[in-house]
Amino acid sequence: MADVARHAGVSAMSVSRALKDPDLVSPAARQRIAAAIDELGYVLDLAAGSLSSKRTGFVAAIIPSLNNSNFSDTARGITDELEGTGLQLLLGSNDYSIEREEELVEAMLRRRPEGIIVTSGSHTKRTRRMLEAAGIPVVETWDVPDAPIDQIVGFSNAEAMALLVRTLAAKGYHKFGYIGGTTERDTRGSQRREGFVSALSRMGLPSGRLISFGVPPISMEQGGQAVVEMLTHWPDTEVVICVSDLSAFGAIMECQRRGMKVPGDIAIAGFGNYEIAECCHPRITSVDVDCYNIGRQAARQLHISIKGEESEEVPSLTLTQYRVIERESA
Amino acid sequence: MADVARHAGVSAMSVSRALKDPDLVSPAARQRIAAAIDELGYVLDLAAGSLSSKRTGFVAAIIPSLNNSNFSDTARGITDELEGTGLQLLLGSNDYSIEREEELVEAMLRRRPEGIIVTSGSHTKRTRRMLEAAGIPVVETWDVPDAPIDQIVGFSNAEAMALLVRTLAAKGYHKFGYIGGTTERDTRGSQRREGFVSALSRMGLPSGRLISFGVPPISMEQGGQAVVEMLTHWPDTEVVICVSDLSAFGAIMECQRRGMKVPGDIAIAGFGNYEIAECCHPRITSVDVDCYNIGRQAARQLHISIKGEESEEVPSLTLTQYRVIERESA
DNA sequence: CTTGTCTATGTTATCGATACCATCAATTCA
DNA sequence: TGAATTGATGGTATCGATAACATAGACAAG
Repeated sequence: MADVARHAGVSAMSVSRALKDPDLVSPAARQRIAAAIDELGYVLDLAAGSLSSKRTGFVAAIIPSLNNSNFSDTARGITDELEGTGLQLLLGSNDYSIEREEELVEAMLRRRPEGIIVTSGSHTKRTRRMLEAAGIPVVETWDVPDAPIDQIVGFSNAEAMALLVRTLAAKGYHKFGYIGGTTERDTRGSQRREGFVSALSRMGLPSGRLISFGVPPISMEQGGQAVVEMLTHWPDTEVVICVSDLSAFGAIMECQRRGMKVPGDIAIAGFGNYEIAECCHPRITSVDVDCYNIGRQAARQLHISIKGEESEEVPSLTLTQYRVIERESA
Repeated sequence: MADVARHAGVSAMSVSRALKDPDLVSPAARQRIAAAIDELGYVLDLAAGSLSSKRTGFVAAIIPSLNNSNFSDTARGITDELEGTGLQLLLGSNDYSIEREEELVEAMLRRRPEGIIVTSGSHTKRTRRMLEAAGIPVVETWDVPDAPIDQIVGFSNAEAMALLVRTLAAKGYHKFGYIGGTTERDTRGSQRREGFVSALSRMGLPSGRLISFGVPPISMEQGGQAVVEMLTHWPDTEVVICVSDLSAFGAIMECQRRGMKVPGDIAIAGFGNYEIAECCHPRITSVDVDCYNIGRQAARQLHISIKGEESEEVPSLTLTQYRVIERESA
């Protein structure tokens, strides 16, 4: 920056101003500075800038998996909302592992984000402590934890699943099956399973047939294998609910491969309203959970908290919408 | 850090050493320092560290889209390869826009990455200039550009597509259709289309029927719409190749919805060997392109270049493998 | 003509860690 | 036994920007 300043015949301070608040610099100087920057190929060094200004200009977010359109939609929501705020997104994925999450949180906090968005669910003790001690706003998303760290933007996965069960029961289904495990790896999946079980019992329906298969998140392929297991154990199952549309899709395809009609011989529903649910044949009955807006809202709250204006208060709990989308598969 | 040092009764320098090279500090001091860090909840500030050490400890990567398992597999490959090297990944996605790419590159370079991985294809002039001037290793992936910036890890999308055409021609197909546009947004898609056209002409087959539909990348849904258009214009088409498995899947489902048999009435093939290709019914004939290893190899080369040891030379062009996977759909 | 205000600009101290060099004690070797 | 080596530790300058304050000139108001 000193070089640029010399070239333009001004002080370094003016260069700094020209870059971050051009109005403070006279047009003539501004132009000379721009020319010098261009000639020297100068690129501002944010590390130095943030050391002195105490503002790093980015927020961190951690999602379970990149390769899952639900979560990448949330990431897109965050990015879009941050556009124009002067904040950038540092994105990490933890492959559904809370140990990996701990490493990521530490690595990110070392770079001093101004806020952080994590996917709700269980965290290691150390992760919690680090987040609480960081002194920055924290938003947990995608679920409603019992003991929140700071802010929450999410919905009850259990209730959303219960709504799906009620909707299907109203269509006359009686014998329910469920595909998807219980595990710390995928707390949202576990909550859905709990919601499934308790909804059936509340409604006085025969208790569900539960299949866990493979390590969550369950893939398409595993959805197919699981439905085979389901049909072997309980051939009279009328409707199978899967923890996500991806496994539901795998299950449907496997049934078709075996010559079974969906929903004629067996009905299958999913969760998440992925693109595939709308597009496959038969189209999959699912629960839409507004992933994109979870991201937008989380980022909006974070941004407000960071600006720290008294006038704007941020709710500690924001519930997002979900709804059942009935299609042909169930 | 000064606080920690005081607590532990050592100098700041020893704390710094205890964190980055513990062997240089006596076990007793190390333990006192660890205790002090824990008690104070101290987290190292990398911004300050990298200002003084000139090492930021991260590399940047830009992919076209998060929500595409091909590219997120590449990102996973990068992350895995970087594990244990002391380098972190800063990931960005540009939604297939080269303007957005320019912004991202600038924002990332301001944070001084030690290397950068971009998805090959067209870049804005300014992006090129910035990358060339950055003085760090640059790896372009996923394609083989005519005028590389620095290193390349990729394959010829045109040749890969030509291989698919030849494979299908060998199975007796004659009248080929292609779904997927030409555009700067998705240069890899454009290359595939060129490969398709030139392969047909080289083999003396009737020239292909080309459909562009929507803005690339083409979604599942748009694949379905495009195949309808194809069948309206050229009802005698025998086999349709889609720019990716996602549009191929949409096309297959749409055909089934209309009561057509795939591959009985029409054959359909895709590209990319996404999970869905293996899992849907019928399974989709596709081209596997080893996305994960593109990421690993790119990160490996970057890491070697960054270490800068004389003994290890990095190839400026690394071609990755691809192969046609024949399944039921074509 | 003086005082006050505003704009454009420069000077200095500082952010928090680390590179580099210096020091000192303990150990090894000739 | 003295010199050389090794290991642990500390002091100081420094990385590159920016906050905070200072200054100088232009202009308006009284």
